[in-house]
Amino acid sequence: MSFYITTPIYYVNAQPHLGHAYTSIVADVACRFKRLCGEDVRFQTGTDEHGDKIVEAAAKAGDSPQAFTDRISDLFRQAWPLLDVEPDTFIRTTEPRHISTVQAILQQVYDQGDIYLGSYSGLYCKGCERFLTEKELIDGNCPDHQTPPQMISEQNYFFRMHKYQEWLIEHINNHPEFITPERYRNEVLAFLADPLEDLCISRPTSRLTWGIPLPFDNRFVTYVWFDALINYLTGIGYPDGPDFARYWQEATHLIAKDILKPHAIYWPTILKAMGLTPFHCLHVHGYWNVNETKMSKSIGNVVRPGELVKEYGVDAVRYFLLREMSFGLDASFSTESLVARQNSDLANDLGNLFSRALTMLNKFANGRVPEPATPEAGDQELTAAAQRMLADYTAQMERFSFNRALQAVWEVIGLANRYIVVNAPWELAKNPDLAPRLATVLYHLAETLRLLSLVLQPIMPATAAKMSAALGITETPNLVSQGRWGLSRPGTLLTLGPPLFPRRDKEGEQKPPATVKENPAAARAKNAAAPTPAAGTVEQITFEDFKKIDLRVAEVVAAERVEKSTRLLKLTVKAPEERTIVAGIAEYYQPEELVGRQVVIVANLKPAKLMGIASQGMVLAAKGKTATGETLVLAGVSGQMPPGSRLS
RNA sequence: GGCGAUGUAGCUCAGUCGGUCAGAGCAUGCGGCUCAUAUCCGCAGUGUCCGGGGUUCAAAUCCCUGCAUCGCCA
Repeated sequence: MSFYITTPIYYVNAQPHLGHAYTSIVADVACRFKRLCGEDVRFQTGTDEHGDKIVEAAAKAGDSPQAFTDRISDLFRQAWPLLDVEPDTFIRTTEPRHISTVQAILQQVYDQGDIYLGSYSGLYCKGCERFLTEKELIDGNCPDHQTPPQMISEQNYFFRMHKYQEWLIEHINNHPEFITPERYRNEVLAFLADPLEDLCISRPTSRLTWGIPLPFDNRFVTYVWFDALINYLTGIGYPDGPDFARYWQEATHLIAKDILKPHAIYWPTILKAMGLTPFHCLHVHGYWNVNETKMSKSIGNVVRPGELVKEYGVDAVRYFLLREMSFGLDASFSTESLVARQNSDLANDLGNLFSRALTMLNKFANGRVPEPATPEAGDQELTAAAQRMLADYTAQMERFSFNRALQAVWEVIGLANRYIVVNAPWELAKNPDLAPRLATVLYHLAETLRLLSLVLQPIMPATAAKMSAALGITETPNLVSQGRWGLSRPGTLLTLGPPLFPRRDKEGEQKPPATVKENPAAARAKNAAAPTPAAGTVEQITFEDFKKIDLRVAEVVAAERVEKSTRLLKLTVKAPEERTIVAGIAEYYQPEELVGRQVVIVANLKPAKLMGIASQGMVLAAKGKTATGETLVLAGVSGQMPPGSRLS
């Protein structure tokens, strides 16, 4: 069997973050799992590099688009080894092999009449160089340029997506595995219940040049999806490379839910138009919320995978991400829960099981796998549980239910820890008559560890390698040939190593002071002596608490009144990225006097909607009574600072 | 506005066909062990299963309705 798994190609207008890392790790885990099962696997990732956003970002960075994309693409390429993610191919949409394939496909679909020249009319803002929707307008003006957009009509090429709608509905209905989890399949079917519009696939070169020229009309370049999606074909040598025939049938696409529509609707219809069989299946996962909030550049809570790995170790991060998210649903990331998982699941349960078992094999069996005698009921229970785990694990891994697969593994870890307590090898060791019994118990532990190292290999390759090395295993891991009870060879030499996972202090928890403990009475007396807070002040917080608040200097670039509100102003500030903040200061400040002014904002405040406007942070101001009455003054810093400077 | 999902212990969540379904892990408390990374094992709790109504001998589960959160669409 062959298996071909892809991540989306990541858009290079931003650096790799946790979301990218999760998708790539899942793909890597699936890939390693299939390899462990002996399958012929291909794993592809890459970068998507065309489009006006890239041109803009490059200009901002003072680079040419090519130099810029080279640089950012490299950041992605270099991010994966840190996570032990090992793709077979890394494709870029600016590569010649991709460009020529896209053009050949465009020509083919055009020749057969499924691409036509049509016109699109809409509200176009010259300043933004893009079409705006009615919803974006404010008082009929472009929100960024305060000028009315023009109704213009633009010619473009369209793909006859509508033609394949009925076929697609049928295909989804007939192939339950085509889109999973089911909720996303239902979402797609719901969307397809209404007629599809044809897909606009071009942009005139007057507006965009950083793209692949249409082979049949050089006044246009192709736009986004007809370029990006095709990477899944070009990476495996479409149309006539041997790998294409070998892998395409088994193509598994992995995406986050934000790009469901292009993958579940555009892509299969494009493939159908090309005369290819659709990919095999599409797995859709949810988002990681960070500290209960959506991860977003503007909030500044973007998690960098590299930093995470440096701090916690690659295997702990991989384990956490797979264990904590129910595939398909959103999940919460926090370093607190990562540390909790590392301590309880990895250090206490797995790591400690491994240490104690190996130490005992070392002490009581001369550091070799012992020869077991006839197993007793308790031994057989452990054996049966391990076998059940193998079956359960395999089934759940196949379904991308990684959290459940790991739960199945951890049940055996728990059982093995109980098995040790019940059988108390240290007691058996005291009585030479019980040597055969001791050998049997230790053999069962060695064998359980061997199977654990096998099933953990896809998720934590480094840890699994440490485990199997300690167990004296030299073969390449293979679930089919080695995933059975009883293959540990008596006499195999074992090597005791350092603990698999360190325990970590809880985040933000102060270590107890090294001083002599105060007696409780003294402590009470001391508390009583502490100055009581004056009326009107608030509870004291620790420095750790304070550090959670991201205070920054922000420069107001635009300000306007919020309609129907006497107190609210909508501010656009630079901090250093632009964000919108709604502030209740309209009674004290005119919008005009704010522009250009520097204020202090809370940059990591959970976003809130005020009068329908999403506010990403809050502006700080002092409010109080003066001789002239209630007044309010904005907080600032006492000199000009670069927008985004942190206050601490 | 339309459609859909979710709501269960302090936290994260499981709960299939209506009938040992009041559950797991974490956190907390108590006890035990000493092979082990202050680890492990045992015991102990705490619940308006979001609110309200209905169907049924029986509802966390099915139906209606309200609320909250989220998603998709417009």
